[in-house]
Amino acid sequence: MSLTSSEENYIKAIFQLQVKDGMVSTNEVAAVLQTSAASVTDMLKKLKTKKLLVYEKYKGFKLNGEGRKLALMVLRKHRLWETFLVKILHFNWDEVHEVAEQLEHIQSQQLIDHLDDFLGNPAFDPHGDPIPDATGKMPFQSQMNLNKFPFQINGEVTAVGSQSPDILSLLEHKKITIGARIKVLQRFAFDNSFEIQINNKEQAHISAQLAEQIYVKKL
Amino acid sequence: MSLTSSEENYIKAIFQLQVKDGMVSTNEVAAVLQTSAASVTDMLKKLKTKKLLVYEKYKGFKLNGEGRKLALMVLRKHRLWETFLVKILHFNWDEVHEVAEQLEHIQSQQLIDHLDDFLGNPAFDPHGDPIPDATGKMPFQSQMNLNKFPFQINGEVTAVGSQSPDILSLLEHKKITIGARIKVLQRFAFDNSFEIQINNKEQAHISAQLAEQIYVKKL
DNA sequence: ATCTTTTTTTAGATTTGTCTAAAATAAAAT
DNA sequence: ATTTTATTTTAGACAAATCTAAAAAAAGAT
Ligand SMILES: [Mn+2]
Ligand SMILES: [Mn+2]
Ligand SMILES: [Mn+2]
Ligand SMILES: [Mn+2]
Repeated sequence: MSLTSSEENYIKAIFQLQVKDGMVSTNEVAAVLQTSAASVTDMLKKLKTKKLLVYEKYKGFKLNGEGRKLALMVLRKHRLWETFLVKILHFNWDEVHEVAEQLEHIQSQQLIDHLDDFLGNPAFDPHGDPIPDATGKMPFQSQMNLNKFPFQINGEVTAVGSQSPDILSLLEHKKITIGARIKVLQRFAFDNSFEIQINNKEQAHISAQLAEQIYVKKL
Repeated sequence: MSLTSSEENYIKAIFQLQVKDGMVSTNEVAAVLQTSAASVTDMLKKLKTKKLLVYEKYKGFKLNGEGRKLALMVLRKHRLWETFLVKILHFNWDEVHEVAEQLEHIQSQQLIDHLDDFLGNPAFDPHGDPIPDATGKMPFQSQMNLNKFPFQINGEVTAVGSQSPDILSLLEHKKITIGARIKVLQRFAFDNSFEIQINNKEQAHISAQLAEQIYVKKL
């Protein structure tokens, strides 16, 4: 079963939406891929024909086992390439997403196997997201959203929910990186913003919107 | 000026044909790209509109300055990726062509610059072909075809004319590699075949057809 | 010089992926 | 329960890249 670049982009988007929401809607996918709802419907028919998802019109849809397996392979490629770009070619973590979006579509099992070995079979990408292994298994990470992280407990930043340059440059400005130490000092009910301490030094004020994108684990 | 993958494949093929033959014909390009003559004509119109080549119908064609510059950049990407695959990911030299054929189309100036630096700005790819630098300049190599190489002179294999797996596996069988020492012992007028010595040890008999694909420089 | 063959171009069709506008359905509001 | 709004699907069009078959032009042969 080989997929076009376009098909790969769709199943990856659907996979990431269904992890959060269960069932996925046409408009959600259109928003993520920045395309029209009509184009999404076209692709849904095609992917249904290829037996990669469960779909009845007007009822929503989700990937089946085969679809999930293929989506995990695209995610694997994407995250391995991101790791390569940052670790080996010294890109900044906010510069890699667009290029990985292209590289993930290169068709060569040998390439991705060798790349994985060369990188030392990394478990997480530069944004802290888990990299599926060759069988599609994801390493477990006991991370939780910063919004739900308890007060006055030492945590470590493990992942960032979005890779938009806007968010990443804000995080860089606040010196919040993957691996940074973090402690929630105070929460403001008015706007659900937080005061946090970073690396036992700087303090920063985090909007609810931003906190939603930051994942943390207890130390 | 950005090109589609297809356009890049065409200008690269045309460039390599015009280096040998001067003017290029529709059928030559069709043969190299394994497509129909009609498809080549379609693309010629498109590339003419984009002002990348000189073309009048039925009269043949060749790239202009801008076309050559872009072709060199595709060649640069292709050969840098091949170098990466062999040197870093430990592919064999006869396994890289197809993957590089895909990787050469990744659009990112930063990527190719960083890759070049990471590889140490290599001058030649695993097949001995020169890699254009960032300005499009090719390193000079005083190589000549094995057919024209003088007798009893020590030479070194510098390049192979084709990357077809058929040729490369034959070369591997005869232990002819890039960098191998070579000496022409005898030539047979009947079929223009050669007896040669490799690395001052093994002898091998080389058909005219094969010799045409082997490039050598004097030591 | 005319005929034949080869090469090249045109004409028209197909596939993939996309779009806009309109129609159908579902969800929300009154 | 209607009406209104939002979502989703369909219909029809378009651009890119390809193909086959036919026509046109050039090259080669007699
Ligand atoms: Mn992509
Ligand atoms: Mn990532
Ligand atoms: Mn290519
Ligand atoms: Mn090469």
